[in-house]
Amino acid sequence: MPEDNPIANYLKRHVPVSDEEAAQFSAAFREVKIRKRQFIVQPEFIVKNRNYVLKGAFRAYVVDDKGQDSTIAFAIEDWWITDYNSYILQKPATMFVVALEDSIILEISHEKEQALKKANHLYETFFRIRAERTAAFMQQRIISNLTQNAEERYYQFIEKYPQIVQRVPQYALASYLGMTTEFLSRIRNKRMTKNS
Amino acid sequence: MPEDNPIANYLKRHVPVSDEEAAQFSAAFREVKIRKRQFIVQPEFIVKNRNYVLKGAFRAYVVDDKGQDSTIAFAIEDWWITDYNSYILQKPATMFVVALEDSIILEISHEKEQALKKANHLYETFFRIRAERTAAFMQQRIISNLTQNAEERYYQFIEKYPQIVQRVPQYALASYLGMTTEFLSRIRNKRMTKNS
DNA sequence: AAGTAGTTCAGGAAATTTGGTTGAACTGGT
DNA sequence: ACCAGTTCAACCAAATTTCCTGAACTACTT
Repeated sequence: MPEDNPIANYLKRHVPVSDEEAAQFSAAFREVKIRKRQFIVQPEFIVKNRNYVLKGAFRAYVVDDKGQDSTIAFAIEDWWITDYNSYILQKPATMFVVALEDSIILEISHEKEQALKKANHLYETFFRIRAERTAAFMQQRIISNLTQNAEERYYQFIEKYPQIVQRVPQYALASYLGMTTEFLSRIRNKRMTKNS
Repeated sequence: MPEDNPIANYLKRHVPVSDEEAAQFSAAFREVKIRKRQFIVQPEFIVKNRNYVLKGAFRAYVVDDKGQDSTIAFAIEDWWITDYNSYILQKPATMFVVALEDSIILEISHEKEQALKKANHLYETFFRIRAERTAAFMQQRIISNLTQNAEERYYQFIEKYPQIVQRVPQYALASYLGMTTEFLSRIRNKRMTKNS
């Protein structure tokens, strides 16, 4: 029977755990409400948590020397988000992670995660699977950035993640896809600049 | 002669320091521009700085379990603001501090503050005075909350801080004074609910 | 030299959010 | 039954954000 414990369910979808193991796992998480525009990760601070999005939407981005920001990741319901570089290596973050809507996350601290992994090999397996998926996902993105042009990247994105397109502002999507908002606007409206 | 170094001046107004001491003190501060709606303190993050407002306006507030927010403090030019509980004890903040306008602050880090206090007894005295004033101020506020009704608190506030009333949104003032925005709106418009 | 893919800048329209007001019904204490 | 104050919902104006568009520009190909 599918319980209404999202984290336990998530775990069960990936590793063969008992109900008790799933319950123990989910007990390590804390539910936190995050208001729109609130940051859950900021540069300079060491990231304490890995976050599962229960409700809402987030954007992870970096800001370069001249104020230009690049979106690193989005996350909506049932996705995970944090600055993994900071979280995993426990060093200061370089990214911002901000709520795009009023949201609810389930967060697990780095210490608790370590404890879980030590306690039960299946949890270790789970996090390994997560990491592998994340890596695979990122590799796909790198490839797409190298091989596709702006318009192709956009159409691939709306096909793969239609739910996200509807929920994030266009400037965020543009900066995720590596183009200007103006150019994205033009792609959408199919009317490319031309000298009449 | 009054210099145009606001922090050095501030210090001199409170402890008998030489020009060199004042200069050394002010050198520990860093000027930072903050945009309207930007947070300088967020829950969970350990507060690194004590902030002197050079220009602009800030609001410190907490949000309780059921989304209700209470304003803890305001700060405008020549005031200080931070989450002192987090700053002093170096533990995670529970408050937000947000810019109500585009602003400029002078921030000093916790480490630099420690170094200053160690280096010169007068700096220690200065921070002691600051803390005492803050405590006295808070006590007044507690008393006023216990003994006055909403309307009295409002009129006392506009008398004591007319500059602030003009610059902060009404919902922020209401939540500072411990009443709903609707009720404050009614006090202002003198037209209390009445059954005709 | 001309086309392609994309950027920058600026103005403006459209959509959303914010801040404030008001009426009406309600609560808890006296 | 009254007082001080809250809650809820609707509403409005103003401010802000988001998006769109034109025009001029850059850098690479061909």
